[in-house]
Amino acid sequence: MPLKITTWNINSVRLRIDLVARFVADQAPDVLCLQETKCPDDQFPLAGIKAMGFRHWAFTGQKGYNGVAILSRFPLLDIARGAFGGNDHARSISAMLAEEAGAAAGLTIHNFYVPAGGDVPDRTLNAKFAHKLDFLADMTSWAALGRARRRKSVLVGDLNIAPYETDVWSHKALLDVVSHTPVETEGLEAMRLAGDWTDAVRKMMPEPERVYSWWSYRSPDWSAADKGRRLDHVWTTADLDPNVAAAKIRRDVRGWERPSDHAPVTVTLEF
DNA sequence: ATGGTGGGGCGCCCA
Repeated sequence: MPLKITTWNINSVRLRIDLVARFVADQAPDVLCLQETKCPDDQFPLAGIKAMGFRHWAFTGQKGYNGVAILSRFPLLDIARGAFGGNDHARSISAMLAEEAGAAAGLTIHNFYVPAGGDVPDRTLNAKFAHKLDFLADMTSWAALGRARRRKSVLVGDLNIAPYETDVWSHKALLDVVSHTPVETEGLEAMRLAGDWTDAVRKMMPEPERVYSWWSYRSPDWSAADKGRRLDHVWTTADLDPNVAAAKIRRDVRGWERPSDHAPVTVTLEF
């Protein structure tokens, strides 16, 4: 039994509900994790979500900024909103697939939207960068604390860090650019190792292949310039390593009309 | 070195 999990920074779920529907019709994910929904909970576009075939969901949002959602074809249990980074931003949510998911029952999904971090990569000069590093430190403590007992879990989201040299169009050019500075890339790798997570996308698309999931809106010809970064990730606990069957980044979706600046990233687990 | 383009929701913050 295949289980497809997609992560996608949608940059307003209300504005792009039709793009979500088009993607779901194409790709048929079993679980769709969204970030930057920019939508208070009482305004979440559930009619559209139901029309796509999702009957189960967990979301936490706020007005104007942030917001994360898990949309699922299977019932969800143990829904929990995270508290990372020392404020009440709606940036993480988790849930577990119920018994209706068959062989995938008990699979736990953690969906994160890590702060972008502003422009200046110095925590003493830029509170947004400090918040990003604090958020990452909290995630690292959480990852380490749960490591021994955590099983059958998937960590997804817009982590706003491109960790490896071939996760960006130019490693040298981006060493001082927020998203690829050493304190971030080393911090993300430390968090991954603290939780013994496997980078499932890189497992299927190993370095040195260049792999991106985000291209700036500010690039007039984003595809030809191809100055991308891999900011969106799917990680799995080590017990799922044999189950990771495929990974796909739908770069073409970045080229749809009025797109998000992020492409959807899908990992298929085979049970 | 700079400014470039989007979204939310209405002057400006955030990506």
